[in-house]
Amino acid sequence: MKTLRLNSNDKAVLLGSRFFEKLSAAASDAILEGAVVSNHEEHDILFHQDEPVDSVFCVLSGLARVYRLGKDGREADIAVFPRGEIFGENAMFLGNRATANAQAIGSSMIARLDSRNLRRLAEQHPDIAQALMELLCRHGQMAEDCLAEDRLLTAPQRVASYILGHCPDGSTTFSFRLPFQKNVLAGKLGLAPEALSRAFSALRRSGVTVKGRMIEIHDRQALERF
Amino acid sequence: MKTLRLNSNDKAVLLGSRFFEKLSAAASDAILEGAVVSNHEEHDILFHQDEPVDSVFCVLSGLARVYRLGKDGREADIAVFPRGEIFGENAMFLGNRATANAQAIGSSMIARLDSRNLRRLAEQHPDIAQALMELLCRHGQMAEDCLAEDRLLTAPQRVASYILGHCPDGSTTFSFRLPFQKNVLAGKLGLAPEALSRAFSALRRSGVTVKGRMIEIHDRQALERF
DNA sequence: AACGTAAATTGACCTCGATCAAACAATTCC
DNA sequence: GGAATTGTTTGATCGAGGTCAATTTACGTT
Repeated sequence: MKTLRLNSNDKAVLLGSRFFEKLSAAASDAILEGAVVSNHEEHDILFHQDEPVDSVFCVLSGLARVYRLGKDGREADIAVFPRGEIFGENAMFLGNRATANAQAIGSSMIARLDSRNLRRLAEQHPDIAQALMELLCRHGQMAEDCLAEDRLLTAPQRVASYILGHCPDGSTTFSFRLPFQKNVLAGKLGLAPEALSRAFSALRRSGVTVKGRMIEIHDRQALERF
Repeated sequence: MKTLRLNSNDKAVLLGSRFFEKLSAAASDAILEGAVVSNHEEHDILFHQDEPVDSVFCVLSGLARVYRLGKDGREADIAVFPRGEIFGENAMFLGNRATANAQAIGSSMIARLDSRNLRRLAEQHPDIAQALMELLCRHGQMAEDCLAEDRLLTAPQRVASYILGHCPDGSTTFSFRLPFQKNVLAGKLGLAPEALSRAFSALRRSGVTVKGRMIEIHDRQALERF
């Protein structure tokens, strides 16, 4: 598969991401030194669990899914990353071995940053180390949030929580478009697609309208109470 | 509640922990500057979700449990930390607000390290930053492991996995003592105590003997297959 | 050792969500 | 535009695990 250097558009996506926002231009440039971009089709594997990985990844367009495989071949999503999100940084601290699989969802552009370079830079520049710590912390939090939701909430409650996460605080009524297919959302929430579908229809009774990928909320409080 | 300075024994536990193992004595001393110790009884709250926290914690003896509360008052364990483990470091990177609750399990001694001090030191000393990154990464991994197990394994399989995690690689037969009560293990595995009990009795058919807190494995492969 | 309390087990029941199958909707591709 | 493919919904069934209640076991205390 072909890899290219970053063009200016790719660079703009990276620099606009959460990870780079507090870093100086010089620091960012140093991190992006030697970065490459590749195009992927649906289901292309980015890395395999337990195999060596010497990059940190960033979604430039499309989506990436990080998941684990069970003995029986079933898959469990750990996280889904949209454009601008960095992932795969864990391997950097664990002997450059991936602890999960990652694949592209839909056709996606993925940047690879050299993890050895990044580590070296983190040693020299406290602000880069700081940015890395914040990244690790956010990702840890994401996993903890998922774990807590899985253990505390029913399927409709998890869906309600997901919707509320996209709804600005003030508004009672609100609508947005799902950033991916429903089967992806189902995986992210730890549900079978059928269960997600049923959860949506349970929420219909609480003022949630679903038409294709469009979600409308008519009564925020009702959702919060759910 | 009374807090004391570290005595030499406390210090030995801290320095023997994973976090400090690669750090120089000077670095460790700097981190422990101003650290205090407190004694806690069963169920003492160490910190509350969403409240300010300006320490990083370390278990000197006993156990600490980190958990989230559901709207209905139900609790979901995020992690259980034994002696020598550091926790509560997430708040350091999230505006000094706890993202979960923590309490002592049984009577425990807990050290508090000043997180502002630790942050400042991490800026100055790359090896301390490195140790922090590894800590964050391990904790993130723990949460991801839990999430994947919850989603991929049944109760007996999770228990089998827990047991195998305590069994050295070579041996077919093996025994060990649970480091805490079964209801704690149940919580850690995301199970009701009854479900843990039934899981143990299901494993009995695969060569696992349970007597009080003692666990005996007679056939490692059978467990792995489960 | 015996008591009292807390923990663990067992049984009965029930709910939630997985799975399978089929109908239906929405795409992509000629 | 229509066929073919893929995604989504719905229905029916089933099993895992939660909950409640009743015992039984283990443990700390005197």
